Amino acid sequence: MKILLLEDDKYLCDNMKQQLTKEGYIVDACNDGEEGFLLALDRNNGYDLAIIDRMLPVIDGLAIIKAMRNKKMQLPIIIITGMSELQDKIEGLDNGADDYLTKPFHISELSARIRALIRRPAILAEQNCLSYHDLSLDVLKRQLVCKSSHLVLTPTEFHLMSVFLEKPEIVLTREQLIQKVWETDASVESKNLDNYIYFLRKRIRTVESECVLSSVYGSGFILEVKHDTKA
Amino acid sequence: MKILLLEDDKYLCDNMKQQLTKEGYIVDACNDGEEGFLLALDRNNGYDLAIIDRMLPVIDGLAIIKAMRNKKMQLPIIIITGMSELQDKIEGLDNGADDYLTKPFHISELSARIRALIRRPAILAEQNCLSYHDLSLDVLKRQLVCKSSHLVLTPTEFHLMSVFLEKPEIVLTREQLIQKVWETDASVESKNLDNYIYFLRKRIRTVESECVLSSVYGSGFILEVKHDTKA
DNA sequence: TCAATTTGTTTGACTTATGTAATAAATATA
DNA sequence: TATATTTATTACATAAGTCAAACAAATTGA
Repeated sequence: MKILLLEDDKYLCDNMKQQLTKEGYIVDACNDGEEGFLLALDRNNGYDLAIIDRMLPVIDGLAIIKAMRNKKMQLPIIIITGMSELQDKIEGLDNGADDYLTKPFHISELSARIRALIRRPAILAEQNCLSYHDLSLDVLKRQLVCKSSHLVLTPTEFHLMSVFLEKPEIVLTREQLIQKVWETDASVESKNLDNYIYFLRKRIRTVESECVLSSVYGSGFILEVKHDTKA
Repeated sequence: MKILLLEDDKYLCDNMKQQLTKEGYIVDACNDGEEGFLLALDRNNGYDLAIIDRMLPVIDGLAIIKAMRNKKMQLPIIIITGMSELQDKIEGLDNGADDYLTKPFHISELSARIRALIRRPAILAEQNCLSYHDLSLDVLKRQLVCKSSHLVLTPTEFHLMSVFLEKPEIVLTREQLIQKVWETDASVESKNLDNYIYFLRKRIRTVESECVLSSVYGSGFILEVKHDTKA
């Protein structure tokens, strides 16, 4: 995990860098706004998170954040600052920062907030997967994953599976499913859906998941955890 | 946007609900841990964010958060609490909360933090897209989008495009690209890569993007914004 | 400038995915 | 239990995607 640290107070900066390094992060620290600006905007640096002081020499911290968001850089950003004015917090958060810490703060609170922020994109973006119970769908590789099994789905299978994984434990009607997967215009026979339901069930069986695509007679289909159906 | 609010102080709870409703959110409020637990874990409610008091009657707020994360519910969660003990903050954040606010807090700070949290999954998960400059890739529909144009890619085109969009403005070697798209084992001819580069360029032209897949002679390819190449 | 190398484009054989139909099984209701 | 309706399974023709070959164009360095 690589962190960019922009803080003009050299003593505090060194202190933070030392602590974060001790926790296993790779830290690029910088005391100057202009240099920090260049570091922040160069994608080759590949930062996973940025900690930026609101007040920096030459270039304002907030301006750096705005520029990063403008270039659609999506990494989490924490602002730290001496100012605790409410308006500053709101301005910072509304301009693209994900968290706001007021000095003085305890380094272990900063650590916990870093972990919280890094965890989130790790689930949502980096792995880029939809998951429910023991099933997950790697959207970039189009793979259905369960434990150690993995299986490449065809495009239509994938799309249908993703619809179920976005709304697990909820009954989806034939209309909703056809709408989502085949779009409005396509005049797809409803029978074709049964076909793909059948294919997906085979896939789910193959990866030995505990999930099932149950049919709800007269209503539609639902993705749920297998449960005993003893009479 | 639908928010779940679990807060046992009825006065504060009503106050918050009123404010958030005024800001356009749909708010389900609840003063009881047991009822809140059921609300939080029912996916049918479709909450986009949860605000949970650390101390709730019957069931602890932290226990609810743990249960939600255990069921792989990925919505952002803010803990609010009267306790400002450092250890409590760290415990809350490390158990799945995304933010931590200590009472008393100003409602407009809560609002700003809500906006910051809702913005993030909106970029990363809900839309489920990779983007750079004017290009974006809808990973569920396998569509390349630019302004109002959109275009369905074939699986291999899609996979290759996603590799470029994950590392824009960075030169990727032929080896890296083949590795990523065709996996290690596949003995794909390097020429086939040129093939797909060619296809993607046509696609990018079709959606009239300002981006190009430039070749870097002897090195590889790079996704970047078109720039004049006047001599 | 020339030759060697790398990259761009077109084409066609081959493989895979899709949608429909036909038939079997299961479910709900009278 | 009988019957209509819904869902499951199998099979197959058509459509689409993939890969590699062959050749054209561009780039680099001698």
